[in-house]
Amino acid sequence: MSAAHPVPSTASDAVWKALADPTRRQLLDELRRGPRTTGDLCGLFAMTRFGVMKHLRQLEEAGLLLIERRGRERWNHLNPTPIREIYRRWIRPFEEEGADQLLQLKRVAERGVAAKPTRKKTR
Amino acid sequence: MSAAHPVPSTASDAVWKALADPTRRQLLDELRRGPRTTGDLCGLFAMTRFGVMKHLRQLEEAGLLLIERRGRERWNHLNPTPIREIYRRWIRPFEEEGADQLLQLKRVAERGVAAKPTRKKTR
DNA sequence: TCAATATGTGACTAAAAGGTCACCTATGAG
DNA sequence: CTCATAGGTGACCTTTTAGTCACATATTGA
Repeated sequence: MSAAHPVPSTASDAVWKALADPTRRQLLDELRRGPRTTGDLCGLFAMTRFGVMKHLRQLEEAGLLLIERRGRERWNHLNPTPIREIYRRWIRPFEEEGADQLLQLKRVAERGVAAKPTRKKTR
Repeated sequence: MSAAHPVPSTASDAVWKALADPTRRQLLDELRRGPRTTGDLCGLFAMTRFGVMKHLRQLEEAGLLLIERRGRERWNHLNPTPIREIYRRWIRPFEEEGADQLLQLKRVAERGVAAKPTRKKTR
């Protein structure tokens, strides 16, 4: 696909995908409290070890994990940088521009009518 | 599943899922500049009208869209509130606690060794 | 050495998601 | 009314993703 209007597919796509799953968000929440071994993390979920490991791999590929090997153990460390990146480049802009938009929305919700924008070519 | 450790499945799950797709993020980016009709939005992508409409529906179900009907047109308005909610309840905490964690990570990356945490039961 | 522990890989199944198509409804202009 | 236009729905196909299982490797302690 992606002929005339290719989908960007930036490097942060993997981060968004990683954050989309509740299990992975829970993993990040746990790692926010400190580093954990893979085995520790497996004990937190109702799925098998392999399922958790698959999630960990996706987090790692998204750059959200730094991994430290100690003998036969693997300590997983959270890397918050990609999340900050997403915030700076995507979420914060929504915070900034929201003020007057919210007023418009209030009108839409209350009266079913907003400011009337001029129409473009509809194709 | 979800036997011993049920996955939360909060109301914001739909928002995360909605944000996971690059096409939907692009739609939100466009709507951030102002309200658009469904037809307008369809012209921005290389997919058919139906594909775009499916994405719009998912955005709506996640609460990210407010819809205003004007005759036979539908004006889609961005509702930034759910994104702010996600920021406040999930992303901002990562910003706050990150400082010392980042120091630890530097050690991990540079020397391959971090502070040695005490081990728990591995199961 | 030997066995228990901790982790890793590849193939496989089932469900969900992205996308298209055929078809339908409603509105506005003449 | 009539017809072109904007929007909407459901079935359908294809790809991706979540999760499991069988099997394999590496490390530690006795």
